[in-house]
Parts: sequence; structure tokens; C-alpha cells
Amino acid sequence: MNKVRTRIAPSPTGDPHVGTAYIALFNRCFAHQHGGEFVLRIEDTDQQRSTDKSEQDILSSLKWLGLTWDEGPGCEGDFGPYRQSERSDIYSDHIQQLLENGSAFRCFCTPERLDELRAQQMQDKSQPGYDGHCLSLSQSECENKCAADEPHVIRMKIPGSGECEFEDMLRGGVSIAWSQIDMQVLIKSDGMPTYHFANVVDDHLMEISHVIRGEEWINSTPKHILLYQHFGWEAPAFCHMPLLRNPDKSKLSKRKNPTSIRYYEAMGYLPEALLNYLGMMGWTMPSGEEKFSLSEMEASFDISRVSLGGPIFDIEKLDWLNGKYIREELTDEEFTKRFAAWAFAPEKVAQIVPLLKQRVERFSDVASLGGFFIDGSLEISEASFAHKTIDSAQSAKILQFTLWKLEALEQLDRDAVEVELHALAAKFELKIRDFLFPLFVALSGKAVSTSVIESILILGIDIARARIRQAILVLGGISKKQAKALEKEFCNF
RNA sequence: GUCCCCUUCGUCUAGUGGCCUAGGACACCGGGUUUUCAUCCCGGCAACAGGGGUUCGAAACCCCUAGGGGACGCCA
Repeated sequence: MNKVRTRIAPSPTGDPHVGTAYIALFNRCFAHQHGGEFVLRIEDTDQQRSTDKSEQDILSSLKWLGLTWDEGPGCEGDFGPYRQSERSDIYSDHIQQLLENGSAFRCFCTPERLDELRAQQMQDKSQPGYDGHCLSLSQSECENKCAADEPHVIRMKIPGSGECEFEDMLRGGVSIAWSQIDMQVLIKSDGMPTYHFANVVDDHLMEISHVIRGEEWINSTPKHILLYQHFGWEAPAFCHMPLLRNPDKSKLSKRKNPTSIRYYEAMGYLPEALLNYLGMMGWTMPSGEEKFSLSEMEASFDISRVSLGGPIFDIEKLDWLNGKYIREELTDEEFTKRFAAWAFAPEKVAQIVPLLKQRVERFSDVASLGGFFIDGSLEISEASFAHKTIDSAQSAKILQFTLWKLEALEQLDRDAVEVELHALAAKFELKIRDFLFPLFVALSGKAVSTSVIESILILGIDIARARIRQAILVLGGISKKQAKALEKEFCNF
């Protein structure tokens, strides 16, 4: 058997997600269990959404958890570069091969035509997908369009009939009809490869032997297998892990649950506890022991022990485990050190001090005024939101709208938040001080507090989001029906 | 809508045809220890989705039904 090599391939388009860490953990364990290597590759082919900041966040979050990689950015091996945006030449060479051997074709259809096509297919309740329009273009038509610089994409050809059968390491045989598979775009009109194409090319060139990824990819596996065939390459083994779930069983999402690794860091979870918790999602030690370190997991890892039901990410059990780690693994000295490093991180203190200094008369005022910066959840009740003109329903609405605004914000900076909040207050026809009142309470637990905007920035979007959501719940919550109506109103704002 | 995957206590799970009257952990409820609380200890509650096969024997294998989830983008 060839050397085992696995990879995690995050896309730097948002917060570092616990799901990424989850899949990374299993990839790392599998590789190391077999004396192989674990590779990190950045899939930044989406030029619109990829950011350097997100990449940095993902890398540092994985490191924080101890999920270091044997090869990847900052740890160059023989298969670099490890960032897809730096591999353009490789993709253009390879797409040329497919164009030449007839397994891919140029498509000049406009996005408008494709939207229309899809809308029609949806209406007819048929399987949405490309209709093969440009397949019938003659060679000369195609050349003329290219010469005229007409924007186009490159798509892969799909067998007209039959089934794609493949082995999943956990599920056994899976078969999907080729008729279900779309003629996937491989190269976008901006010249960048799509995930499907870059992923296959890179996995092959980086000699990835086992692709361990989320269940959401099962349905596109035939596309990948077909690409390996088009190139004449041997496909790796595939293994699809169950998806982490919200308490309502849907795929874990930030709208329903904190998903950012940063959130768990900011809430004061120990990385080793969070990692251990992720390890017990769908997996158990052969001994049955629930508390285990990364090296223990790697030593006893056995992928066949993965269970297939999608596990619910249960914060209560994580809390228990984290407490267990604090009690059993930290000496008083270590606790002191780690708590201080967490609570009094210099960058954080530097931001908080100016806000507190002007509002305190004695140091002994600091804890009650600034305590909410290190508190986890706040003790608030509906009564905390009592206000002379704003009732509970109105408060909940203000909080919900603010939450949506914050979620929509590309980047969290002072000015942007200020502009948005003022705009919202105006729409509500409220004075900014009245409008901000529920936010003060939601974020700090008190009616009197440091600046809301600064507080959001210091707390971080993840904690702010969680607190606002909690406050809405305390205020009686918002039913699905109400949420729908509100969302409509929000869009019209 | 079409296709794919999944299904054991509320939750995470053990279980690979007889050790199953289904085990452990979280949560919850009792009790003990503790000046309170927490920790810790002891006890309790609680599940094989339903139906049909195969078998001497099914939680486990097969089929059907139901439920849940996912995928169907010039996002990944």
C-alpha cells in the first residue's frame, strides 16, 4: 500500500468553523495512525469571498486546537504551493488535457440563460441542470467565439446513461445514476477553477490517498471519480463523515448555534477539551474512555468505529467535559497562568481600559462595570429590559434586526457598525439612545454600560451574536411565523 | 420535485447473530459527603422507528414503509 496521505482543505470565506476542525481531526488521526501525513490546503478559488483574514483565522484556530499539519502553508513540503490561488498554471495545463481528449467543452451560455433554464426546470419539477446547449457548437463556432473573447466557462462531459458506483469506507457501495449528475463547470469565466476541478487535480498531485470529508459531498463524488477517469488517474479512497448537527438536527449552522472556533475560545473553553469533544462525535475509544488526548486518539484510532448518525453538537456535554479538564488536568499554577492569559490578553485589556477608566472612581468599580467582558452568559430576565417607551416585543424586534444587520456585515469595524445602527434606529423612528437600550442590556446585562459599539467589537461578533440571541429568548422568543413576517419587514427596510 | 445517506434512552454512544432482562456518559430526579454551593460518591428514570422476512436464535442480515438529514450554483 502506498503511503497514507490525508488532507483538510478549508475555504477561507468566513469564520473558522468547528466542522472544519472536526474533519481535520479525523484526517489527522487517520494519517498518523498509518504513519502517514496530514496536509493542509487552502481552497481560495472563490475570488469574491476569500480573504486573507479568514485564512489567518482558520490557520491560527487549527493551531490553537493543536491540529497542526505536516505539510501546508508555513510548513512547505514537496507538493506545494498549498494555496490554490497560487496554482493557476497547474490548472490551466490540466484543463488543456481534458479539452484535448474531449472530456470537457467550452460553454458560452450567459448566466441569464442558465437562470432562466433553471427556473423553467424548477417549474416543471424536473431535475435542474445544464441542458448541453453548447455541446452542439462546432469546432469553428467555438474558435470564433474564443477569438472574439466571448466570456465562457469550461464544463465536463457526463456519460449519458448508467450508474457511477463507488466504495465509501464507512458505508460500503454507493451508486448514483449519471443522469443525476450535472455537466459541472470546471473553469469559471474568470479563469479560476471550481472546487471540483481544483480539488481533484490537487488531491492527485499531492498524492492524497484517502479523502475523508463531510457527508455533504457524497452526491458530488461521481463528478470527482469521473475526473480521475478522464485524466487516467487512480482515484483515492473516499470516506464520508456524518455531519455535525444543530439541536433541531439540521446541519450545524451559525444562525442556530455558535459554530466559530473563536467563539469557544472566547468563552473560555480549553482547546484540548473542545478537541476531545469533537473526537467523541461519532467516535469512541475502544476502551470506552470518554476523556482522551489527541495523541491517545491517534494511537487508538480506527476509522471503522465511526458511527454514521449525525451527532448533535451538545454544549451541555462539552461544558461537563471542559469542567472535567479544568479540575483534573490543570494545577493551580497552570490554571492561574491560563486564566490570566485568557482574561487579560494585552490586546483585549488595551481596548477595555479606555472605556472603563473614564467611568470608574475606584478600582473596586472595575469588576461590576467591566465584568461582562469576561462573563460567559449573563443573568438577565425580561425585567432587565423594562423601559419607559419600549416594550418587550419592540425590544425583541430591535435585537433581531440588529442581529441580522450584524450577520450581513462583511467586516466588523467601528464605523460600519455605527452607520448600520444609526440607520436602523432611524427606520424604527427611535432616538439612538432608546434604540440602543435593549442592546446595552443584551450585551452587558445592565442598562448602564460602556459604549455598545465598542463592546460589540471587543466581545467579538460570536459572543455578541450569542448574547443577542439569548436576550431575544429571554424576551419571550420569536416564533417561526413571527420570524418570517419580521424577515419580510426587514428586507423592505 | 429528483436523487443520495442515515435511524439504539431527551443528547453522545456501546453493540459486528446467542454473553442483551440492551451497557456506559451527559442531562434530569433522589440520597450521602461538604458550614452553603460546586466537586466527589451511591442510587433512579429512560432507547433497539414500524411492519414483514432469513434463522434453532435478530438490536445486529435482507425487503418494504415511515421519519430525519443532505445534495441538486460560474460557493466550497
